[in-house]
Amino acid sequence: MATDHQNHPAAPTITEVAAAAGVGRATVARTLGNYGSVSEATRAKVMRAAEKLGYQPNTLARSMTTGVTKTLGIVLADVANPFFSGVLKGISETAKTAGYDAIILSTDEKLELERDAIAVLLAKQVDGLIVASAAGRSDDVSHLSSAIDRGTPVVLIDRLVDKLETDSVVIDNREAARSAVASLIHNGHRRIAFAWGPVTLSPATDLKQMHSILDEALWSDGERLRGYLDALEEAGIPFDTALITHVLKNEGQATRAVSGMLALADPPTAIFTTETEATVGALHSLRAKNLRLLKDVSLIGFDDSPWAAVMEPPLTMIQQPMRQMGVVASQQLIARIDGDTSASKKHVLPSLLVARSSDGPVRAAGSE
Amino acid sequence: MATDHQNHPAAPTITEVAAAAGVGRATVARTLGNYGSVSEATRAKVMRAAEKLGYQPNTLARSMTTGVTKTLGIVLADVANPFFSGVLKGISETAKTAGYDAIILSTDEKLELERDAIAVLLAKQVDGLIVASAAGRSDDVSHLSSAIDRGTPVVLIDRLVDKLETDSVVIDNREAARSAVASLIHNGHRRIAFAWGPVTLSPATDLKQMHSILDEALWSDGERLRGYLDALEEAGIPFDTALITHVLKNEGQATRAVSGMLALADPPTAIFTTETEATVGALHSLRAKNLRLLKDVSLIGFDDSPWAAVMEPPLTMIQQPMRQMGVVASQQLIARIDGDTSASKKHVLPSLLVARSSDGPVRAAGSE
DNA sequence: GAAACGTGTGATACCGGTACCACAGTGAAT
DNA sequence: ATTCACTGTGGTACCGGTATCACACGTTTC
Repeated sequence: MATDHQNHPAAPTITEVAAAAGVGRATVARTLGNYGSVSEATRAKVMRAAEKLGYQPNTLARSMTTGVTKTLGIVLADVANPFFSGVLKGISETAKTAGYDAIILSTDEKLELERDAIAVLLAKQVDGLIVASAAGRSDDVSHLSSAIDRGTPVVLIDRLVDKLETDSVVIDNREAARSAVASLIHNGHRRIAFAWGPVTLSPATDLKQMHSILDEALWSDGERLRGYLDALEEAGIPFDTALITHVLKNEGQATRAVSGMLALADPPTAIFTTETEATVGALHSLRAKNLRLLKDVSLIGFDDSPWAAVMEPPLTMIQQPMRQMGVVASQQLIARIDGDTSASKKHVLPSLLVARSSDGPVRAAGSE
Repeated sequence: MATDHQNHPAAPTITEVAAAAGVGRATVARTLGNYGSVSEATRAKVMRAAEKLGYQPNTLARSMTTGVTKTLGIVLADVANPFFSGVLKGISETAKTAGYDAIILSTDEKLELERDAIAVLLAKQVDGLIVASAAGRSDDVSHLSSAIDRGTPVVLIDRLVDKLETDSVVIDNREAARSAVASLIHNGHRRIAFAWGPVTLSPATDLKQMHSILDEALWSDGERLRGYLDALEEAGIPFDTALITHVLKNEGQATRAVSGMLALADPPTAIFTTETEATVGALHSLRAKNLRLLKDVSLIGFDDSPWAAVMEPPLTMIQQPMRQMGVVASQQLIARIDGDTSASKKHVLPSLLVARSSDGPVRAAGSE
């Protein structure tokens, strides 16, 4: 055994406890497992022996026979992303109180890693899965559907997967984005930049093409772009592909993309960001161009953070109920594990536009 | 079986594959496990059968016999804290490439939850543990020492535990804090607030008492306070207990504590924060009091974040190599699992004072 | 006093793999 | 022709629990 290079005392098993207590294995199992009938005398003997030997159950062995691991598999795009770590907090808390543990795997937005992660989790015999999938509309999601077929319930979070008939927890991304952009428009903005999440898209030349590209987007980001287009359409503002950052994989690129837009002959007067990284990137561009928030450019973005309130000016942000999403997702999952066979539910939680001071009326151009 | 409410086809086992391929179980195991010798012909037969049945190994069963789970147990104070989620990223990546999975448990800084977490992980037979312990100097750490005794290697991260002779990965918190505070002093500051991490301390009336209280602090925070005291001492600045926030459990309290100090007759001209939450809290206080960074109060804090660079003015921060800490910790742990029995190592990684613009010369008082 | 019942207990099969061992079959060496 | 070595294969014990079953013993019932 690899870990046994030092001659450590092997962990005591139920057999050792039985020997020490002078009873049979089954009796020990009944005592420690609190089932069947055991006389007070032997119960005490067993307890004492277990105590003395420092007996710790081996849950692997237990799971072998019971077929239950009391473990949830969590597959997220990026644990370091504040949104996901917020969700994670909700999941961990709920799981713990229900007696479950969570195994968390990060996919870095790569479908291939997601497949690996699911396979690992299934091999570990998790009782259920919560996944924020990186699968686009046309991707093969057999790794998820086969898990469901095998009887392992799956709850999707943040990202929906069209072809999958299973429970999900999301916010109304489209409407949240639409109303945020609409409020910018209401303030007179007509040139509004859309700073994308951590996804690569091929550039669109027109609105129609944009819509077809949208079908390939990750669910939440795609919906947010739809909401943006909705708001534009409502106000009769023409779609301009130059105001959409298509390629945006990290903060550095977000900065470059937004800088490019600000250098346009007809630059945006407002920026809408779909993600924390994009927000920070946009802020970097503004700083580099010596442009001030509110005075020169308005900004509204997705995913409120504690620091957003202490920016100068404080940032208007769309707040997702991250913790709550985690709670609902794990509750739903555990209900399924416990045998709930009702039709699959789509939980749509409310988001909140936290109005602060980074957005306002558009200023006269060329005031500098 | 709980998950079997629907009559799902049971996952195929090695026995089914053997039957389908018309060979013995052992032969299948050899083929799929890539060991021993198998003829090309039978190998092909087995592979075909496994493929057709959609065979997936059960790692629980495997671990039963091998005694190895290829799983790392990670115990952190708070997954949502950017520092820990950064560390986590390093751990996940390293673990994955080495063929390990990670089970992450969060303790919310509570020693009791830490004990539970370790017990769960040990029951799950993890091959090793990485833990940021919530144990103070006088706390019982038998949950950790018994793990080590049982032959499960433990690597401590961020927080050291005095009594424990095991590997660790930290930065030189004392020196990092000392030099940061020294640079504030160099700029003429003599009234420097110290905004504590998420820990409760009983208030100290004098320096001596402060030192004894320090002995009970969580390791990293305690070292940071030591560094602060070092810098004060070097410069011959008297210690003032009113400038140390003793009770600080969440952002709201950080805000209140700093606000209290700013309302002092002789308020601080600079603030040193040991944690992201404390930094944001201090920023809130400043904003509430209508005080501006740099102009009115200087600030240096622990744990750089992407948004710190886009604040107005950009924040001077101490950057910890979070990802790198995770990488080193998991590499060290895996080395132990692989049988490295050399003396335990303390890895001290370099931190970096990222000088931006939130600190500068002290201004003349009463300039308003 | 025999039958019926109930409680406490231990044997033992089993979960799904791994690993050791025995054995058959082949070809080379003596 | 016999021994020896080697390869491919299957049988099976085992990991540490759980769960079923049979049995022994004492008590109640007829």
